[in-house]
Amino acid sequence: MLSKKTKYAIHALTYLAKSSRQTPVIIREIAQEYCIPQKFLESILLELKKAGFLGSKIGKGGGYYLTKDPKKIKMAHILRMFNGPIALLPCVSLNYYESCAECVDEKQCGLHKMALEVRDAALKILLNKSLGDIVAFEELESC
Amino acid sequence: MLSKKTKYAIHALTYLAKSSRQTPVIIREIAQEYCIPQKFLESILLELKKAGFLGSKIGKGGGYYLTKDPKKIKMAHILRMFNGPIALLPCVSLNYYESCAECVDEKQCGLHKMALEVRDAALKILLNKSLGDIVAFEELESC
DNA sequence: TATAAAATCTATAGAATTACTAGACTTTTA
DNA sequence: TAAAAGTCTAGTAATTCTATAGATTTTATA
Repeated sequence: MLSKKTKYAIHALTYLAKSSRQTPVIIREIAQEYCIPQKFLESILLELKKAGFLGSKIGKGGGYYLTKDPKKIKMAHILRMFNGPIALLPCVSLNYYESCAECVDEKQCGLHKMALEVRDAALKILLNKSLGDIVAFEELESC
Repeated sequence: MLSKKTKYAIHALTYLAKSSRQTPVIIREIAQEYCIPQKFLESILLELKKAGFLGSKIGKGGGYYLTKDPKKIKMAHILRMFNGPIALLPCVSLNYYESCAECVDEKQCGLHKMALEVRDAALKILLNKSLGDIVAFEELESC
């Protein structure tokens, strides 16, 4: 299951992507919109900034804004950042690989094979789903 | 990611499915095979028994044994028992459904839609994968 | 140039979940 | 009747997740 942190991050990104304003959006506004503890959200937005998804402007009139085209922000990337591996097992994780201590040969492990299939199926969707897709769907449906 | 408990449960089931013995298998033997804390494994096997996957024989010469055909034990079932929901969000979980507090209409939620796609893809695999498949794969490969 | 508004930084506390342990009890077999 | 096995109740330890506190820095503007 996605952690609260992950959901908060996605909500914030969605909000920023939908904001058609030219001025940056302040943390408090996003926090209030989704009932996110403000201090918690601060650290999330900072992480997103350091990862290159957001830019910020300090001081009065400041706030956060997207620096990337929402279509270029893959959901797989966001999930990995905040939720850790997409895979069910470390031994099939592309980004967080670890071998299993008890496993002699991964190629012979039935559980490994199963986890591989699940990972491939999930990844196929998550790599092709962007923040832009999420937003576009919501704006389409609300008509 | 699968919890240790889940992996322990799967290992134990796999071991029992592979055991061609006519006598029950004792906890200690399984625990040693996979370096699982014995007391922890005891509670896991008890859960599996209460869920109808295992039978047990008490007293000297006792132990645990499978009561179902491995082909009839769906991995989706085991994962849900020990690892909780397969879905990424409670609002798309078939067995652990909960609505999101912040969500006005699930049908309009882009994240909901994404989670639904991932769940369907994962479930398609996990419902069609049985303990028997896991074991068969391992016995095939080891030739 | 003082003030207010905003992000940034460091540190820590609290809550929840996961993993594991201890020990007494019951049942069965030889 | 003794040893070997599962069963039951309770609790502890470790880890991860969530949240908070407070000081600092930067910037706009009155």
